[in-house]
Amino acid sequence: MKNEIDKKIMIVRKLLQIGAYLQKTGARVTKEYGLTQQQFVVLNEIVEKKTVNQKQLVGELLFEKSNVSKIVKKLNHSELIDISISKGDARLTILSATKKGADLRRKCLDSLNELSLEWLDSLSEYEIEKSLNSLSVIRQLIFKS
Amino acid sequence: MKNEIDKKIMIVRKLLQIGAYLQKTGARVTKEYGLTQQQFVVLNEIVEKKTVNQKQLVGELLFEKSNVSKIVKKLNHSELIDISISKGDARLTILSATKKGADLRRKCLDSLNELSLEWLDSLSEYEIEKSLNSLSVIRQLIFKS
DNA sequence: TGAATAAAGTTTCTATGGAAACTATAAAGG
DNA sequence: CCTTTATAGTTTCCATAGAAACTTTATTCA
Repeated sequence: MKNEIDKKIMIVRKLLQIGAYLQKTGARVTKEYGLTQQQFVVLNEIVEKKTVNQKQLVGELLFEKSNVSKIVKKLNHSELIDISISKGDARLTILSATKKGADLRRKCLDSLNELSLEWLDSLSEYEIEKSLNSLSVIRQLIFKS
Repeated sequence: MKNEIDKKIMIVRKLLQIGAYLQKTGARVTKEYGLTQQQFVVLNEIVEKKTVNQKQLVGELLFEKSNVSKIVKKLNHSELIDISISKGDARLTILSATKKGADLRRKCLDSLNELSLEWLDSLSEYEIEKSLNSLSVIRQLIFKS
């Protein structure tokens, strides 16, 4: 019987493995919409937040600021988001989604969600609650480090 | 109260988010040993399997064969693994770890495991069992798709 | 008031990973 | 036995992401 240390290591291994698989599969879906996973996540955040700046995106998504900058540039070039300069602080860029961006994000999100439902199709309600609870606990521990 | 569909979507989202975070943080650790995450995973698999071919690695790790090929080339160049041609089938390359490779893998694995234990330091035994069980169930559903 | 420091974001450099095309070898079939 | 098809792995192309250096703007401090 494995001890506690081995079990914790096993948990992290499974999270990495499942995460990597979902990442890669999700990437194939977002690619159909001309976006990488990270680009989609950024667009999604901008849509959800209505207006946001890059520092906030870096903080919340834990992406590299150089990459966020490049993603913002590309999304703007594709006319999915608008960039304006903050009146109070010229260093800040204020980001918001265009209608085109919101529409694309909606479609992409629907496809991703469809995939999610396929994956967990036969998960019981009991297992759902259990899983959500476990993941919340784990997430809290990991992100506070 | 969220319905079942929203909850399933939430589970996948959390898995992606946690996985991405662990991936990135793990990458910083493996980088200290001159390896990317995927390179480490391949080396680890070769050490654990003693001898293996690339097709098997591709099948088990779900990595792109072009990338596995490149990783194998690099690990060989760094003298971490040996490559030989199968006597029965010249198409097959038989991979095995060198002592240097096994040692590096051991050290890197120890660092990664240390990090894993830090993350889940205060996870109770009950939560450990629950998490392991949930992740096993989810993994089985996702990988069978 | 001006110099020093900090902050927000951009650019450059480099290695990596996925997709597609390619090569050499093995298996199948007529 | 030879041609066709399949298989295992390699190479090329290209876009991306992280790290470090850089630029512009704001804040702090003497």
